Amino acid sequence: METTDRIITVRGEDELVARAGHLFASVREDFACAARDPDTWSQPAAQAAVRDRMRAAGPGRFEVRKLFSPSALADEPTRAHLREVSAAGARVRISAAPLPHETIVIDRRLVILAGPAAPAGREYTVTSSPSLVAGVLSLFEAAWETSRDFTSWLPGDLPHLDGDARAVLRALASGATDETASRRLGLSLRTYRRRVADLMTALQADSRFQAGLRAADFGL
Amino acid sequence: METTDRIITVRGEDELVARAGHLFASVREDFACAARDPDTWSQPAAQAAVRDRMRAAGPGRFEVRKLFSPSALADEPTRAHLREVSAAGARVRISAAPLPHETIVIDRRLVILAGPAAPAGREYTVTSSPSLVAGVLSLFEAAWETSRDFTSWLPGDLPHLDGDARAVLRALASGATDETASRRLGLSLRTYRRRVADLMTALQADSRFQAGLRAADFGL
DNA sequence: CAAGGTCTGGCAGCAAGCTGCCATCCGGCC
DNA sequence: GGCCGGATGGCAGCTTGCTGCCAGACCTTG
Repeated sequence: METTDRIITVRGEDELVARAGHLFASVREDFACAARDPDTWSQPAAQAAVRDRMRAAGPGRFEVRKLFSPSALADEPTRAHLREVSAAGARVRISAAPLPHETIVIDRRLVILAGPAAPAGREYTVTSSPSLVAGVLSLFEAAWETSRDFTSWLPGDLPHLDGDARAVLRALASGATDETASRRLGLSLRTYRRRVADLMTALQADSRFQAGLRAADFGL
Repeated sequence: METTDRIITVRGEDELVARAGHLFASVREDFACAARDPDTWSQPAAQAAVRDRMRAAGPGRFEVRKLFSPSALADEPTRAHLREVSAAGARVRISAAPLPHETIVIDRRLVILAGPAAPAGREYTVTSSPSLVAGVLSLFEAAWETSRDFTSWLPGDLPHLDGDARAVLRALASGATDETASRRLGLSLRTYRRRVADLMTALQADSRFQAGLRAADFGL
């Protein structure tokens, strides 16, 4: 047996809305979206449609998931937007890897893919081919599961760590005792421990174990 | 502008080989593959084709990436297969999330998606639509980047952690002191510390900080 | 029942970590 | 010069973590 499915490619948001706008309004229970940052998908009409649906269905019955690149945390307005979306009931996560191409999966049965921005307008591809949708969704789930909630990225402890703190971090990571580490760094035991205490304060950790966890979270 | 691309759906491996077998032989520089485990993709002919191409192109010029679910590490024969593939020059990573649907991307221009096994034979979808390929590849990259090399899963520290050890881990992660934690878990101080010591041995950590790092590496 | 094993908890002692206090040193600044 | 704030290091004392040793509880095996 062999069958052929059709996939539709349109150029520009206007055309997408004209051609597939009704699909957004048809969302029933699941809306999954992966993109570099919220700005790449302005589409106010579609956003409103999804939001309405979310309110109408009530919590738990309608699931909205949004996956972004770390660049979505770059500026405050975008962060505020994420908080807003999150407060509205959507789950927002950040993937460590870039997501150059926008992907939307609706109700596990429809996929919309967006290419990079182009002068003639962005290219959008829409398909409902079951195996394509299943394959894309499978990869989306994999990327989703290995990403973390955007709130866990926000505290922003990492930038405050200077080279000195990094050295202490490395010493701690090596598993050396304070005495060994302090000698290696050319510090007195007292000062080294002061540094460790400072580091733990910065990491908001109550124990060294917890500090290790946090440090790993922030990428060692 | 609106265009329609064709995607081809076939049922069963035989039909896939007949219809798209030549595509495997056409691999030039990049072969990316995501699957639950190596067994789901037997296809000896295709594997051989890729292997030949890998040898012919030489190292660095031809990239093979394979992404599997943790279930690929479940039994020793499969692990041995991973080591073999890895030794042949392919990069093998394990994603924390399940990958129920097989995905293959060839030379960043061709996508093959496989559905779940079915009595009538598995369904395969082949497409070369640029935006579809780009979208799938984008998600693949995201899943790939957030996954780790399979060798880092092999030491097998994770499986040895029973529910008891998990509880200790959580207590440590909470930042509580040993006394608080032991009371919370209904253990004596002595036993709790024994558990912590066992955990650190299992994690091959010399300090609690290091144990925290390792624990985070293995996914808390 | 006895003998052996494993798991547990208490005790003790040591090692490691944590911190307050103070003396010191090294800038900048009036 | 004198003064000051900040960083450093030594000291002391406390808390916490770590482990060896032994005793008891429990289970399995003979």
